[in-house]
Amino acid sequence: MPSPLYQHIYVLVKQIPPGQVTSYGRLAQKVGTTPRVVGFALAALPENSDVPWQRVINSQGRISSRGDSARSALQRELLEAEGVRFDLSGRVVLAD
DNA sequence: AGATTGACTGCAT
DNA sequence: CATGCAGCCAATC
Repeated sequence: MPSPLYQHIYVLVKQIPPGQVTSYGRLAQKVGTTPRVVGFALAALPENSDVPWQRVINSQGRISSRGDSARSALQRELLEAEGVRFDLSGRVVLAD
């Protein structure tokens, strides 16, 4: 059982509606922590979790996976499948 | 208990 | 656009 903070982060991520994305910084502000902690929390997530981690990207609208190309590729596919648009630079179009 | 690291961010160079 | 640095909080060793 992860700490309440992690649970908090996961809950908020689950709240993100399909086709919408948010940034680590925004989540961090919501749960009252820093972007690094959010990233760490998502990194600790199992693949078969019920948390849509793919909807969380960095402030640049860029997919981050710390070098894990498999993760980033999967993330992009999942997002495109949800209707998330990417510009020519491969950046996600943040609606808000 | 101290040092290191990490899916970040913002500003400076 | 690429690098570097500081600030930030929690997990791990």
